[in-house]
Amino acid sequence: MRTEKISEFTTQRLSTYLRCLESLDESGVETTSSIMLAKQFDLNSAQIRKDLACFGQFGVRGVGYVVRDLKRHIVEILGINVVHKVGIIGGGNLGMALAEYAGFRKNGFLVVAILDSAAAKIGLASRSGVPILGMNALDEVIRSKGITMAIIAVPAEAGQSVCDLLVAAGIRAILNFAPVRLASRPGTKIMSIDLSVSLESLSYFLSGQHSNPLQSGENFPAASLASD
Amino acid sequence: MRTEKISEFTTQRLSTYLRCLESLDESGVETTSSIMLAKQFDLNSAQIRKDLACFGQFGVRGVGYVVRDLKRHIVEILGINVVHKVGIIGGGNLGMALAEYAGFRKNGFLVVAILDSAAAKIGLASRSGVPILGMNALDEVIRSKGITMAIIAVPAEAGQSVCDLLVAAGIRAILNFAPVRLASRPGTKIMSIDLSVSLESLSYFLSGQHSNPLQSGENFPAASLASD
DNA sequence: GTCTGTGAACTGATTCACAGCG
DNA sequence: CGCTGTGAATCAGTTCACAGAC
Repeated sequence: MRTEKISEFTTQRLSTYLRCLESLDESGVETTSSIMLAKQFDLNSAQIRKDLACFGQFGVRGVGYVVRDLKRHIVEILGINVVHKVGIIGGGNLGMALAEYAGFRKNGFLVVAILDSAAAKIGLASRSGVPILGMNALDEVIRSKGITMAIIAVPAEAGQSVCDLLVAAGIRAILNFAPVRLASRPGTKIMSIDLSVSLESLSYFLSGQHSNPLQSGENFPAASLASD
Repeated sequence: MRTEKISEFTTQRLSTYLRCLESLDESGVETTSSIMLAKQFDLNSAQIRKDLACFGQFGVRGVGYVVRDLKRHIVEILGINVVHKVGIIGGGNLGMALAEYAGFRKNGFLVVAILDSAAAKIGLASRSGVPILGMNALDEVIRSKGITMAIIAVPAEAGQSVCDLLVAAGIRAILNFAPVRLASRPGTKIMSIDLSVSLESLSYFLSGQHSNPLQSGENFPAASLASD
């Protein structure tokens, strides 16, 4: 087991392995192997063994991994054995859609509040009943609701100031959809997903200027990065 | 100018440089430098020069880059000097929110249709008037509307089959929000954004198991990856 | 035999450092 | 001078290949 720094590539892959293990478990499969998992994601099997080796020795030589055990280990590594309370900042189209995103609930993330600065929205709620609260109550809401993670879904101009408020309120994990590069304090982790950047990058590959005219397959992880 | 294969890291950075150049241009700034841009994103200035050098020599030694010229060059490199027609597959919360996302329109991406398999939704439209059409009309809609890029916003189970349909209909650039690993034909580019993977990865850094207890700053690009 | 765990080799991305031009 | 463009050096992430456990 290595205590070295773990890369974001590794944590993202762990999350995808977990999803696969869950589906195997549901199908009643009891053991699997790095080779079998690798085939699913077309990844090298050594990659998977290395990723897991960062956290311990979970396998049995000559056999592979016990699905249920490995699943439990990854859940613990990722810290999703506890429910995380999530606050969404910005009650626009994107923020409201994310509040309703079913995938979160399934995976132990619970959206408990939407915060918005528009007086007209305050007091309303999302379809499933997540309340829209005022930005001025930010500190109080984070404390009283036990929010530990935030999703920023505000326009670019507001991104940095919202981020600063969140950090000041003690939030240490932020998923940012605002199309700005956010600067943050040490001790806070920010991941950014920039929809325009993604589309523009796709556009490049469409424009066919790149030497290799044929692109395909799918590589790996998902979503951005932020650390230090 | 190198014709070598360009990495997705580079294309995503180009997109962020572009955004910065646009704001510089609006502020009336006429020239900039790799050092100045690097400061904005805390990146190494050589990184920026290397990224640009892949496509030509756009700078002036001793001076830097002419904002307006560089902007124009990057727009052309990314192929966003033409408007891309985008189809969104899946008229759920996320699909509808993306159809309204203002950031796309600003950057030359035009959402022209939402496709859904639920009969009840067909014939409706998004708030801004993007029509919801039936999945069975997929081929026809893609052809008649001139759609070249698709965004998949369907549940995991439907992801792969939707992807196959899109590829068969001639779509070569896909932004995938379905939480599955999509396999695709050569010649098609898929980028995946997996919200649960992002949150779970954040959760890991929150759980504080990693050796370096203090994380901060923000690294770089945005969103996932898929190629070959 | 099979499959894990892991050092060694490799590949690719980032950073350094400097020659060369305005 | 200052800043670009770029080879050379470094660093990080991936793959290879094999010893060791079952």
